[in-house]
Amino acid sequence: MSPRTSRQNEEIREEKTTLIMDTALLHFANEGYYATTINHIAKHAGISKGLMYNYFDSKEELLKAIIHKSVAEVMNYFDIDRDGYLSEQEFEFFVRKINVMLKEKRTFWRLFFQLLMQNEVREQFLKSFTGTGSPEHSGDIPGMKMPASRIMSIITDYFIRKKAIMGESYDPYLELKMFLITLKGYAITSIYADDREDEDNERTINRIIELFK
Amino acid sequence: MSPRTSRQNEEIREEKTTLIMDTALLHFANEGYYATTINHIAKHAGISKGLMYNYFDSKEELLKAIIHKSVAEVMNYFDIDRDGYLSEQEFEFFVRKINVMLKEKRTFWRLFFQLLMQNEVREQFLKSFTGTGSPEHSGDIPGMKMPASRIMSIITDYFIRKKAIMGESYDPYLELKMFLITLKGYAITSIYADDREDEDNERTINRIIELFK
Amino acid sequence: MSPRTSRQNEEIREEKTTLIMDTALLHFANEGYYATTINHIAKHAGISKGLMYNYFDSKEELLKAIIHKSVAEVMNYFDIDRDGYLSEQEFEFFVRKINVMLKEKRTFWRLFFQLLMQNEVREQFLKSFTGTGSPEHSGDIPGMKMPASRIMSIITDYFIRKKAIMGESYDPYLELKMFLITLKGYAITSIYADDREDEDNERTINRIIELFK
Amino acid sequence: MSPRTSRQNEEIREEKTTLIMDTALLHFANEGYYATTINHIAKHAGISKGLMYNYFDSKEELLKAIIHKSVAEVMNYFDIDRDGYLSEQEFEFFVRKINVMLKEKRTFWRLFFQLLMQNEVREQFLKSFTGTGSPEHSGDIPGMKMPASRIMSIITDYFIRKKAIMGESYDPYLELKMFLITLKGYAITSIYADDREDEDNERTINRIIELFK
DNA sequence: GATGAATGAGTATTCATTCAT
DNA sequence: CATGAATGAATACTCATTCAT
Repeated sequence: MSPRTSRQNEEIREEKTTLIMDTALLHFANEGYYATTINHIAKHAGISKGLMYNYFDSKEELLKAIIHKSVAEVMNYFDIDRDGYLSEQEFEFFVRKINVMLKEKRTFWRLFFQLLMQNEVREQFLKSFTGTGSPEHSGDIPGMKMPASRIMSIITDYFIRKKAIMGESYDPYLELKMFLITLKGYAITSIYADDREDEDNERTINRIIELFK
Repeated sequence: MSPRTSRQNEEIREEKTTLIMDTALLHFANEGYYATTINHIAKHAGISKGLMYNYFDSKEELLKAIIHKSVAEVMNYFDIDRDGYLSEQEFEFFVRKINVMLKEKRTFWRLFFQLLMQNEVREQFLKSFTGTGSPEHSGDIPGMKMPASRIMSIITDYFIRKKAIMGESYDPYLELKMFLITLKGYAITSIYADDREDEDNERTINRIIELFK
Repeated sequence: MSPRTSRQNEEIREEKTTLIMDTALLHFANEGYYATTINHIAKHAGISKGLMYNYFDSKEELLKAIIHKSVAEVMNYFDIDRDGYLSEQEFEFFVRKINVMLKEKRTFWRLFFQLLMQNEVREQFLKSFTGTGSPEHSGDIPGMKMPASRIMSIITDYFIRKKAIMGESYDPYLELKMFLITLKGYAITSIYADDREDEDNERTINRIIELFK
Repeated sequence: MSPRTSRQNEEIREEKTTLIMDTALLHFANEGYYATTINHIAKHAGISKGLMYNYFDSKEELLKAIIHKSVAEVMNYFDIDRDGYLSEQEFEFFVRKINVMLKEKRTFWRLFFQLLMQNEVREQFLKSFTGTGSPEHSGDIPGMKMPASRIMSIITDYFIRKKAIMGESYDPYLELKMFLITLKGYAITSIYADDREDEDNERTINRIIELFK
């Protein structure tokens, strides 16, 4: 009889927001952002079109919210130790983490690469990921443990330190680039692969670690 | 003012077809297939909307034609010797060819990866590339010197042969996979990179050859 | 915590009804009826959307209620003596009353003229004001001291009587029309003017009285 | 067989533009801007919705175009002699011109007053009329013989000059204000009046001239 | 072959209104 | 009495496609 408590409403909002974002992410990722209509999302989420607009101002805002949230989640996979020093063991751990993250956030990564392939969104997107944008739209995402730029810096240090061990002929920046290229290649391969190739991926990851550790 | 001969008409058709496809490719690649309107293409090509429909049945057919043609062109980069045997020297040559091809067909590759990131087009696309589709839409593209599947088979042979040299511990299929991953990673890195990074790319290519030759 | 008495409920209803109507009037008048959303009103009134529908059946009913109430209030400014005879002094008083009323009910008058400018509402509106409509939507507004038609009739008489003084050349109906035109013009000028022009308005009113008394 | 000449296309565009603007003006004026849907306009103009968007970027742009054009047309009624001096005879002529203009552009004036009654559009509108806006959106409308501000200035001069004749007690600014008020009142009265009241209007205009000449 | 005016199905978005709590 | 989540009909707008010239 009495109206819902604001606590209850908060829960409903939370739940619906998640539902809408998850449904949208799934379809954006698989059918493409443009090819996915609001109608489609609403139908699959089991809600009305109007409700979506109660939670998100526009289709684009919905996309941004999804990216924002996913980026934050993805970043939280990397909780490398705070001293900024990456040991060999931690490096291996880091690469394995990426593999786990690619599998678990596979849908998001499909969307990510899809958007990355369109100039329009490309730049703005990279900013929000690496945190080099304007203060307003900074990459400082609430709840994100570590910005991408910080991670990059730690990895770079790792390769530079390796030079001491590997000798003069070792080019840390080239190796870093090779490492990143390999990771990208692995990423777009694995996020579109069948699940049964899992075992295969395991061996690939081992080889990557072997090559760059 | 005699009417055009059919010869002249043929030339006009050829010329206009190319103009439209080139313009469309440019904008599809940079702004995205969905974001590019027929109007936009026509305006930039300096022709009327109607004319486009004289040459292509629909926007999708235009896309298909572009892909078809580009795939054929890309394939013609690889004129590996006909005996199907790939020597070490030829392997190196092959990798360098890929680099050249990525640079020269950069626009197409942007479009290629863009489409690849959308499930909708993904499968159909891969078929036309590898030639495992239906007879109608087969990968047999007129004028294509060598289908992708043939190339893949030759490369696979190359890695298998290497096992004899490298010993038991060498896993040719894993190495093949690593090679493909690295190429993909290199591809999406280089097609979006600034032109001035060219020198950098050269060294990366050298390192790739070093790793997999 | 005993339940509210019906007396208390009545007070709440009264209070909320007024709050909603006042808020709505303000925004209808300033931003326009169509441009003002129920959400907007509710937010500014500090209540929920649902509550509005507890008191008014629809947005249109809310508008009607506002008009009804405002018309009644406006009419009560005119408590010209009951004998229906308007002396010169009373005429002057009447015009000054109008000026006061325009200032005090400025918001309503903005809404009034806004609606008047749209045919859709025009006719129905005029009826409710002058009381020439159907019995249901008659101009008989409860609590209204004097219908507009009665006022008009008294004013008309005033001008007709002036003919005796002014001579044959005096056309009472023309003068009446001029008087009404001037009032209208003054009204739409003053309700949109800055407050600081008050003094200016005073002199204008004096001149109007001078012209038509 | 051959495509339309650009001359022919120009004619078609001109014709359709006019058709759309006229139809829209009619419905905007009578049913109100918000209450008039694009669908409604298209249906009454006998064209498709899409075509409207070929000529106007949006509903609002259509409105602006209508206002722009109408303001220019209205201003061209006033071609007071170029020396900026208004004789008594010219003053009379000017007032009669206004009457003609109100009758002939009645539909526009209904729209004009409708928009004027909404704060939102009010200010921007006044600017475009009086030419006191920013340089970009100035009131300088191509083809307009005389800006409103110029007319106002000439009228003001007229009243100031009258002081010499009428003596010290004559307040030119008050009289100017009274004149403007009367015109406004006459305008909103006549543009909503039945056509048969024409004769009546004639006498009203005569009286206005008599009062202010 | 070439043009661009015209169409209409489809899409994002708004907002009054309902209703479970 | 009071709330605000939820609905869906209506609306502005887009864009591939057609077709008369």
